[in-house]
Amino acid sequence: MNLKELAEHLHLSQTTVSRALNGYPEVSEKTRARVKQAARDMNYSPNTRAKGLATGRAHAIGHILPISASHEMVNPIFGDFIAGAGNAYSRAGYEIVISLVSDMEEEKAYRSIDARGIVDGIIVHGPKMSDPRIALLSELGMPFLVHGRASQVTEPYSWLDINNAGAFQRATEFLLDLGHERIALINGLEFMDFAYRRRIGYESALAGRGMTPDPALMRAEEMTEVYGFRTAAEMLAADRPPTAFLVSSMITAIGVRRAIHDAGLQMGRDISVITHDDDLGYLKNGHSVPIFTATRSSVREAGERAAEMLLDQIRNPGGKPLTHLMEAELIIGTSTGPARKVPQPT
Amino acid sequence: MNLKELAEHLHLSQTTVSRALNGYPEVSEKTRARVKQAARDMNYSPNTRAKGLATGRAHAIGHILPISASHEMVNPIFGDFIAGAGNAYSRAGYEIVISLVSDMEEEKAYRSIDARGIVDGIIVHGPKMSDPRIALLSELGMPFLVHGRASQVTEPYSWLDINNAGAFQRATEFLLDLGHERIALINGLEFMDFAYRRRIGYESALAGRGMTPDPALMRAEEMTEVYGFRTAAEMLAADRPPTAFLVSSMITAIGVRRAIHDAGLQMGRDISVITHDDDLGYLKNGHSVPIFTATRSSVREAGERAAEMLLDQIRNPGGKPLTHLMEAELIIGTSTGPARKVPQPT
DNA sequence: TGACAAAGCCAAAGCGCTTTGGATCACATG
DNA sequence: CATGTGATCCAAAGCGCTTTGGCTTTGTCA
Repeated sequence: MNLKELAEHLHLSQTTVSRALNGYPEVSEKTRARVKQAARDMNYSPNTRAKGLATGRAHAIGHILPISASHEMVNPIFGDFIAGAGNAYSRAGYEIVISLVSDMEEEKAYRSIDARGIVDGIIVHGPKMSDPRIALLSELGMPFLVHGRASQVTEPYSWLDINNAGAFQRATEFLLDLGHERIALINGLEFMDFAYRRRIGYESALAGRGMTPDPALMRAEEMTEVYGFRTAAEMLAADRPPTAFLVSSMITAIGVRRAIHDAGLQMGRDISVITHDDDLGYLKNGHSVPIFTATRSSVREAGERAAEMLLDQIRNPGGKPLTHLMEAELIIGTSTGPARKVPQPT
Repeated sequence: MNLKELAEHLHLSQTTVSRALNGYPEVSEKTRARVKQAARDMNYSPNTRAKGLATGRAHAIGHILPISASHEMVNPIFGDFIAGAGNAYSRAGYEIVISLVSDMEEEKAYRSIDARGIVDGIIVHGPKMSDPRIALLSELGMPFLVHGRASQVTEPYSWLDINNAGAFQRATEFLLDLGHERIALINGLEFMDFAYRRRIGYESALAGRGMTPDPALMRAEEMTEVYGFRTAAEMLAADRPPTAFLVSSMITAIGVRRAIHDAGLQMGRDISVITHDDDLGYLKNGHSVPIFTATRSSVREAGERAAEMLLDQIRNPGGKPLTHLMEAELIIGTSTGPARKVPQPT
């Protein structure tokens, strides 16, 4: 069933049927009603490709997932982000197109996506501190929005981020207030912008108390469970073990918890842990009482907001870049407590 | 840069340029080389919508994620599945289109996707035991492949599944061989086909030893961490606690482990745990030695295979439905051991 | 030399939609 | 009565590609 057939069936021209369905005023309300009813009855949906060709818009948004040859891991928060974004898109009648792009051929891939015209805009995931995609997309004139930021990029661009530095600074200060003096930072890879900012937050909290960070207590790797376990186990077995861990993801924190248990210690009493919590659907931080004290921010909500901002930009081209900073809340769980006295070498 | 411009620049017709680029034989190899070089130099990529309109193919595959109003959770394995599938698609030049569809309006959504012609085929995720989508897609004549199966659907259709019943039967037998007599099943929602099959496997292992399943030891819910914790905690506190847990997902198993620790017990010594392990990138089951004894099957590999099978079907329409059953391996970790003697009421 | 096939190229139609630039009609106005 | 004015509707062009059905040119062979 296509437009032509529908028009013939109604004894109307394609023009009129098209206008009736798309809400143009040059059509009497009577015919419009008749056309709409017929379209419903005959299960007519306009062919997206043809519509796109004619209008020049794809009615789709691209989400490009960077895949490294080294670690072919899809970010576990991606599912929740897309679920949030999907809400906004379906309200607006947009589809989601996903591309997995190896970081070796990023430029080629982005140029091709632009040339082929398969999407009207792009959400940039996983920005690095210095991310060339931002300049590239600006040059191409493709609307885009970055989930996160790129600290070293100075030109203006649209982004939605959480206050990573602020959240980790606050979390660190919270631990300091509890008397902790050796606080380990178990971070994500620090060429990733969010991880870099978290370290800055951690360091400036320490600096605020006149303390200098101890490199032995800082790690930055891919945020898996095993990484949390191994790192925490090592640190706990070291000469001057930390009394608290600040961790960049729930999954890694679960590994940290495992190491704490294996060492015969109790989390919250012997050792404190704070983690960042993306509020993932399948990995809630407890039900009534949170397991972990955490800096929490819903990535699902971020997805919905980001999508809306990008759609906004597509609707009013030529507007100023939009930016939005979400605050993370510090929620108190059972994984933190006062520092236990640890013998200090003099 | 479009075909017309490229053709003018080369002083050739659009026809010739198109044929040269698409490998048709009516073009001399000399011109073909010249055309290809120019296309590369000028960064030309054919407009996907126009190409699709002309050929009738979208060069895209749809992945439809069912979203319940009640639990708006995106399956955590989705990311890995799509990463695997993405490999196969990008080799074949296909895009991924994702739709989130509320289960209230499934039929409408699928019909519309078909009518609008945005994809050439569909992967059906999360099949229920009796899933109406299979009949619907067959009726529409849209190529599709189910990730999983639907036990109550009798017409033939294409699927790729793992041997859920076999895996859970084997895991149960392994526990029985270790002397466990009260084995709890912490399953996913059992209207989901995979969960139903896992229960069947569990029950038939018990039946094989002349045992009948105890309803007090069987749960079926959404597979979150908290669910595992709460359920295991309850069961351990009950009159006749289980000596082993058989769990449907790593994340839930992590909750079970937490409950075991909280009860002052040691996993593998006091209580055994076997989980299913989808081998997710961000949630590996240990590094050298697995944490959990597990039925393991890579969902990433499943994604790649599923995509290839669907592409096969699209290439040879009218073929027989393709099916593929992957076996899960039983890998031995540190979470299982001989049953401890538990006082049995007489 | 003429006939014929193969090789190489092209003009134009068509995919299904939107949109421009009228055409037609009824009605009111001076 | 001639003219203007909305209100409706339509024919046809155009979006960028593929593909059908030719048209030239060249080479081969009797």
